[in-house]
Amino acid sequence: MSNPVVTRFAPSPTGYLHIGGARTALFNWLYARGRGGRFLLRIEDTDRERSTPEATAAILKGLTWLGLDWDGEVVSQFARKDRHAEVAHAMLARGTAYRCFSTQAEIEAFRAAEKARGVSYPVFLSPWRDADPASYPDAPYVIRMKAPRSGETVIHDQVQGEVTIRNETLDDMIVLRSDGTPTYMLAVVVDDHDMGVTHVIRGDDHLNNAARQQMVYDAMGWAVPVWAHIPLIHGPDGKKLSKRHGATGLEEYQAMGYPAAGMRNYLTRLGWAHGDMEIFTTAEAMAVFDLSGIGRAPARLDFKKLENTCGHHIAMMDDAALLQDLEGYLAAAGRPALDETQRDRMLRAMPSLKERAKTYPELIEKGHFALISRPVVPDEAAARALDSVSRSILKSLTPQLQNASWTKDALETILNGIASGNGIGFGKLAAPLRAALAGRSVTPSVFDMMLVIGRDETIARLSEAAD
RNA sequence: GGCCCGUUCGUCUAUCGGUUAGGACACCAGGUUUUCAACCUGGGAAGAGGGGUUCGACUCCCCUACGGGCUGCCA
Repeated sequence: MSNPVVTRFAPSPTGYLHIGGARTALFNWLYARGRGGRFLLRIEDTDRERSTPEATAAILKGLTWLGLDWDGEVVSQFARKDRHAEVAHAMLARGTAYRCFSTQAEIEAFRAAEKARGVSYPVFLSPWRDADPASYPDAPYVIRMKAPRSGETVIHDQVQGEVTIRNETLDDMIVLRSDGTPTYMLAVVVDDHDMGVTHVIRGDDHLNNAARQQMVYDAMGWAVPVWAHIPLIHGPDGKKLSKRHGATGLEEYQAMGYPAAGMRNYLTRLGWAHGDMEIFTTAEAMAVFDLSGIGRAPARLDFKKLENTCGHHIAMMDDAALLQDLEGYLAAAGRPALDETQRDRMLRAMPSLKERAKTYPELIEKGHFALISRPVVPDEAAARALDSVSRSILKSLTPQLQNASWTKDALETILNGIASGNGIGFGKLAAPLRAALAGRSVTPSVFDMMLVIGRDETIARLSEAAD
């Protein structure tokens, strides 16, 4: 009964998937999925000069990593060019468009002359708008929309409110080029209409375009979709996001070790809010995501908060799922894969590891003890902890560990006993233990490490360090 | 230049005419501790400026400043 929501993400394949584009896709996906609607994907590849199949592949890969799945086949805008031309001619037939024989040189000359005269916004009015077809020359022509010359076009935008554009400031835009290919303004409307898109959620760099596109809907007698123009994302300095801010491509974030779940959470909160809700699952986001919660000002990227958000998600994730996601990171970052022993130890170490890592590189670093194999090579700080006194204490430890029951409580009792027996605090004993077990001075709890690698490996590492 | 949009702690934001302007990240201090984190407690921190409207403005209107977008036979 109620018309189902259909949203779409329509990137142009001229490069990687931009972080801002990723958020636009996320908003569209959240909105549709949260309402049982459909989320479609269309590649706007009509610019043959700049579009590449590699970029398309990168975009699909990025969306897949972020966990944004789309319904149906990916639509190629270029493949639909005949339909676009068909609509342009339909507009001609309806009298809402006309053939224009003005050349680009003539138009440029007009604009230059107007500017020279002090007209700051030269609107080119084609002399062919109301020309008699009998006067048409045998020459290339474009098809222009016959836009209303007076009055206003009002965009009812779910984010920006009512935006009014005076029609006199808009020219008769070209819908079909002289080579018969469609312009973006035409293609986007035809495709959105044909695909049944009900809600157009996109960057506010398209806000002005919406007025002209609305004219195309009107010219064809089609229903105008719900508009929602969201602000762009800026770099930490408030300037437009660019390469000098570092990571702008989504795949870079994956390679930096941010979990997709954390990225989704962070990106959802960037420019959208629902009261004090900060950390949430995707299901929770879907349940409450709406257009009215989107802010109107551009948001800045904050890596600290991204990290913090990711840290919460790493801690929230199920151990097995976390390990799998971690391995995905390893592959994406071009780091060596885990072998059986490493995987087994990491899985067992996960409960204590995941509480303390914000990113996967951090998780790997904290899990260093679980990934190495003997002989353990101590780093500089760890080597200092292994002085002769410490080594002799470690040596005295092994017999007791041989018969201990391998639980945290039992180990704690034994180690505390050793420490007090040697007249030192537990901290003093922990340092050489860390060095022996992990080769590091900074590690997880010594008990957790011992439990993870097991009795035999523990004793072996301690013995090797003691010699 | 013109048109359009925006402006609450350093950052992301809540507030939808009446609040000690709330939360989160970050920062600072203290606590806990087995190192690092994590965690707990506390702290400093905001309505761009100026006019209106109103009994009362962060909230509504206007101007200015600043930021962004658009201004293509690009998307």
